[in-house]
Amino acid sequence: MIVMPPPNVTGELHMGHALFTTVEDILIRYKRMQGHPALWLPGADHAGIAGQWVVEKELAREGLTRHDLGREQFVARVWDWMERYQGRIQDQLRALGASCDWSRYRFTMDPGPARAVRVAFKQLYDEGLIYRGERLISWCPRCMTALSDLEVIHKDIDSSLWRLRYPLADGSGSMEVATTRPETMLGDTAVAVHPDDERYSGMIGKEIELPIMGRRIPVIADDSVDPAFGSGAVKVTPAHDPNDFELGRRHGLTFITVMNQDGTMNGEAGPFAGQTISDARRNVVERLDADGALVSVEPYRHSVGTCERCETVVEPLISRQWFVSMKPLAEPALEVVRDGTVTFVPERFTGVYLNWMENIHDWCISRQLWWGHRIPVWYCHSCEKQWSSEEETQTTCPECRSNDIFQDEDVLDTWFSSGLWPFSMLGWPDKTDDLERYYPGSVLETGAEIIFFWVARMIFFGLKFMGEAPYHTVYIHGTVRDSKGDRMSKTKGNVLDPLTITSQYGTDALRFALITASGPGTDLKMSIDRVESNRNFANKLFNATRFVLNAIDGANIAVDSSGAPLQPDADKMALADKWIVTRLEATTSDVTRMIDQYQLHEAGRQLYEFLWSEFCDWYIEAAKVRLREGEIDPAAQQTLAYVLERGLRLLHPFMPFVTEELWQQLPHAGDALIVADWPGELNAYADDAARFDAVKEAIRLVRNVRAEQQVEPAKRIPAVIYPGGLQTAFEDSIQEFHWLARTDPDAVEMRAGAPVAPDGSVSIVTGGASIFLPLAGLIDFEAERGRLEKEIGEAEAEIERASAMLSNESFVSRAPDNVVDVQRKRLSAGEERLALLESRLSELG
RNA sequence: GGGCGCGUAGCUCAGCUGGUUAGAGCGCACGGUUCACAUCCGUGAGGUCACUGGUUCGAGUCCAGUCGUGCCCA
Repeated sequence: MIVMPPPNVTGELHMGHALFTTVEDILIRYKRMQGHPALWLPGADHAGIAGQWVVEKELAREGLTRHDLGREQFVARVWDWMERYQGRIQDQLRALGASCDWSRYRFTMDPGPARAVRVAFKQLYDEGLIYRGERLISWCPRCMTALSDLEVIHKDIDSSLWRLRYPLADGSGSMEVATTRPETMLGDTAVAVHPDDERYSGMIGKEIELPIMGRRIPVIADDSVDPAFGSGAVKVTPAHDPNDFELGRRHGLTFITVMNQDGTMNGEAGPFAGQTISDARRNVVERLDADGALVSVEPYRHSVGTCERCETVVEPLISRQWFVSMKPLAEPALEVVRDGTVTFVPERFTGVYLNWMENIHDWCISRQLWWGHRIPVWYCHSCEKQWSSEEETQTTCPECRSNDIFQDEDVLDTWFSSGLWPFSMLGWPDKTDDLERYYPGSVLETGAEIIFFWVARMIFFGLKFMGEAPYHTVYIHGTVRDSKGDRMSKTKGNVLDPLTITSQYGTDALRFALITASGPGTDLKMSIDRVESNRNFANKLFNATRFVLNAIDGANIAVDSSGAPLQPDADKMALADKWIVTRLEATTSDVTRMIDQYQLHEAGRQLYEFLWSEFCDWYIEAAKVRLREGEIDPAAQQTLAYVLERGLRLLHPFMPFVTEELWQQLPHAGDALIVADWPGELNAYADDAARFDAVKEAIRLVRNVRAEQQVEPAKRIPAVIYPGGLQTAFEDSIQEFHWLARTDPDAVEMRAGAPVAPDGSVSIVTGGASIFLPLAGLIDFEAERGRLEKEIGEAEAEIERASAMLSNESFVSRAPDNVVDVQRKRLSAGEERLALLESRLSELG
């Protein structure tokens, strides 16, 4: 069972979606073909902040804000929008070939998942794992909501470092502090130095008279201060900086908030009240300068937190929010990964997960939004009771029966519901059959950036509410980039739209391009060229199938009891048949192993090689000699049908559309390829395959000579063959040899004994065989001599390498026998080859 | 500052458990109306596997360091 990471309904599908769809679809189709109960659950996510924002933007064009509509109307409006877009996302996923179970499609805001959120919340609330508290949180002044740590994106910006002079209240001197946020000095309640910093040892405990505000604040000592930064003394603004917040708590400092939630200064900012942060910054600096408190300003680059959604600079603000207490949840979530119950592919992401989970902070889950799951907590005006309920609405206070109650205004972080997704989708909290049957699932496939947002939360919620992690494997895919390696983005205009590409090149071409582009966890550069070459592969399959259908037309193809083509009997098979069947066997086991190891890219590449370079380029061409009118060999027809049918089955998870269509036209078992059996073991003929490989090599060398000597491609040429140890190989596939090397059957002689070159012939030496092509009048003796000398050089180098290894005592004694054996064979083959080549050279005179 | 990748042919990338002469696609050169396919076929050129050292009988592959580059976290 695979749960699809639900696409955000506000978005359009992009290449990232195309990639995850392809990966998940390959895995699910593969398992389905193997006969497992394979369930792939699709859904869509309501995307709290983003969802609210798109509708607010739409309203803005009408000159309205959400407040003009009111909460109820606004939410209704968002629902309209969501319903319009959900259908579109589904259509797009279908176009990418996603074979998920659409009947189980869910939206995170549907009643079922929404109830799951309330049940989970109430349980955590009742156990004290959810609490409400005043903390310093990240606040987006534009979205007007709290954000979790994860929703804050740190960016380096060029700014300034202001050095300020704070006078000691007793007039005994001053201290210099450096800051990147001078406007926050209005809220300073201390100056801190390192306790061991001798420069300031006499000042600890004294007071500073804060410029502008005139407030007296203490000089304190704390280990967290870095004596090497600036002057070694720092201003402390506990209400506006995370470090200062902790410092303030440790030292019992006053917390003075000087900003409003909308990013303006408040009454605590004295003369600057009402100004925006940037205005206040400028004015504060001006005033400090006028007062002689500004020491210097220097350019400074530093990291600033911004809102993930709207890129506004976020403000650390003290605010009353809901939090999930993480330590108790994180512990088991660490354990299942440490003990291997849950593994990451590639493995290195394990460390990323563990590192984050080990350093986790409590999770701020309340958002000051209208779109999302409303926090299921109610308050009573009469008795001040506060409680959580699984019900959607409450009318009376359970304590005093008063009706004067109200629900918390805030909604939950979207990722709270996402964390419940692997089981809320299956009907939790009800004990449904689906839940019983499919939980826990198998694989979660997603991008690295989602490890924290989603994976971590699904794991700890899964353990908390189901007692088991939601899957055993987390597969991480890379980022799809453009051909230059840049991230695709609308603003850059380098986006390749998957749907445009599929309509131009076909879905299968896009899928194959994506999956073979790189391995798990590795970013990939996508270009139209890549898609195009994979489109050509699909086209090749069409043509190969057309050929095979034509070749087996009218033939009686033998099938097994289920209807799938059989391998011909071994005694009827030609050498070439045994070769391709052996290659099919190797490909089948390699591809199966590769998919089991999540090496989908390598599995795809091997199928491409097998089907194109081996089946099409060699087997089909070789088979043609046995398909001629009047001399048709049924074993060739049988092998063609058999290998292609199985090859299409292996390729099906990768290229579902093309393979299904072609497979339907071949003899096959079952109604549809999508539910056909995954190919298992078959007979292989390793020795025969090796003999055919030797003939292939001879053919290649003849073609090579023909090309070099510029023999007309269609011209049949004579040859004299001394097959040596390859006698049966040549005898068994002489027809194929003639056909593929374009030799003239009536002018080819097979001779035994020591090779003697006919006059005026070009010599080919391969695998102990010698082949002479008498090209009288055509050959250039000087060139031929040069060619032979070059080959002799190669043979000598080969012998040199092999004998060097074999004369190494420790190689022979320590390397495995089969490896040593390979070298022995190499040596003797090289010596044989050298002898043959040298006698050819001496014959040339 | 901490962590994790990547660096292999002109370009984009494979290379699984260390084992013959390191592969593919695109591009390039030459040739091609062989009755599946020019979205194709045949042949070929092109590599100091970033660098240095180590482990090993043997290193693109394992280890350490250096350089370059990218990402994540703080």
